[in-house]
Amino acid sequence: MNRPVSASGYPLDERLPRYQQLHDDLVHRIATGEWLPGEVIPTEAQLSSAYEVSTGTLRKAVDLLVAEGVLTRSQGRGTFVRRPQIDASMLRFFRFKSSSGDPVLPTARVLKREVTTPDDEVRQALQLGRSDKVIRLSRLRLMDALPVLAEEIWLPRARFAPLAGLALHDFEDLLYPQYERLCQQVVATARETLSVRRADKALARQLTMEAGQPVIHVRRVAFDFAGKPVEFRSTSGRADGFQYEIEIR
Amino acid sequence: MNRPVSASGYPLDERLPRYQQLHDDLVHRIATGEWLPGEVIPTEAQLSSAYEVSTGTLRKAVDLLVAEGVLTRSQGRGTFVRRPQIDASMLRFFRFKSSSGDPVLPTARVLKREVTTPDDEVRQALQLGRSDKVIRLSRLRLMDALPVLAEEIWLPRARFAPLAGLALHDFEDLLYPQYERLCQQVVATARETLSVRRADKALARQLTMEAGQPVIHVRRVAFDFAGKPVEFRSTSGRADGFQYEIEIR
DNA sequence: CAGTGGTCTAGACCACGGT
DNA sequence: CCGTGGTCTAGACCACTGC
Repeated sequence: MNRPVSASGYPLDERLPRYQQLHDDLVHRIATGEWLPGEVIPTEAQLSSAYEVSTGTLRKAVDLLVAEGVLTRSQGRGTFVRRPQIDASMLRFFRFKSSSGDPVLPTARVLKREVTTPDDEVRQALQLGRSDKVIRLSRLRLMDALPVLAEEIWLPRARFAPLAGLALHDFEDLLYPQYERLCQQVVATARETLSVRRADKALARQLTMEAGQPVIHVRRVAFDFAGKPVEFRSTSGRADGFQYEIEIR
Repeated sequence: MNRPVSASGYPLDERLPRYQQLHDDLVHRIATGEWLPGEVIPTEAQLSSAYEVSTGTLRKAVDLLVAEGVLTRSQGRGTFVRRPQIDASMLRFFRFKSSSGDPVLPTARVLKREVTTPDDEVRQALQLGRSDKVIRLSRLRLMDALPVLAEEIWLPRARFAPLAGLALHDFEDLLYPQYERLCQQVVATARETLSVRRADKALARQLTMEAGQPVIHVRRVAFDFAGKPVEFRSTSGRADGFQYEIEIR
């Protein structure tokens, strides 16, 4: 048999395995917002009959998406679009402990916002044209009222217009849920590059440290489900708070 | 049906799914050296009939092992025990470029070797008793004859006795293949913790840098297929050569 | 209780590698 | 050419969730 495997009209490569075509079609349906993060998708029985494949083949496609972190399964309840938790990912690099000792999310304060033309690095990372504008945020993240991270954030104005008029004190501790609510922009994945830099005077003042001391710098490009870049972010934190654990094979 | 699923006499938890029992039994057979790294394991047909499960169930167990990096499959050839390449993993953290520009493995030189009693941190990491001795190596890794990494390595003497008598210039650039050849010790996985430190005088001299400047420190505990710790390693490199990229979801 | 995902079967045919 | 893993089917029964 050789039937098309698209429920969304999205063009698929017929030479690919069926489970791969299913995977791609499901990604497309998530990327276009047919199922939003947190929602259940149709049952395995419904999907396999709609796509005219066996349950085993459908399972393989869903297995792939679960492995990629796009879906989660819950026996007896259903399969859900996962809501990524990338915003809090700095916790992976820095051990923030509150005065009580247990790990807590730092609070955030937006210090500055402007609409400008980005430099080459940001423009390329966000795949913008020469004339496209960005919203730039300067943001400080604090633990027990002490500054621990300094962030610069660039957002394409075309996608994030509602943020250009938002009062600075209405920006929340976690921005990504706010992106989703106010701008319908969902961050699905991100690529981060770590390096060690030295604090210049301005950064040292922000982080209440000496200029010239080492800081960990994280350069992040965040992407939506369709793989399009959504946000460029530059974060710096004191190197003495840095600790990262990794398992390798 | 309810048949036992062990081809190795290894005790298995019958309440677990069959594919999980298969997975555990296969891990055990690899851990005991029944199939060595690089070797091909029996075909799917042979294994599924030996274990009295369907090919689908066996495939799921093998899929797990492939995802864990223990096995690799090659269509038309067979399924192989993967030879882990952990020794070269520092390439993930430091961008070593030779004078020609392309990335190259640094060379290595063992500066010192002694048999001693380890401190608490090493003893706990290697799960040794109070009276157990270790072989300690001090090692420098060089790129174009320039030192880039300084390493301290601790090995349980009981497992690595042949290295206690090896001439220092006979230690090779990559130690793990040598562990396997001379001591029958295979490193399968490792856990690494990164942090930023300051170079003390001795380290600064080794790495030809100024004391007090930042270095990236990597603490590694390496494990065999059975999950037993095999090696403790402490590596330091100049922070300005550090760059690490990570994809998050 | 009904409905969900989780596990498992006993095959089939295909694509690739090496002879 | 044969043997390998790769894909796929059309079911079955189980374990868990929530009404």
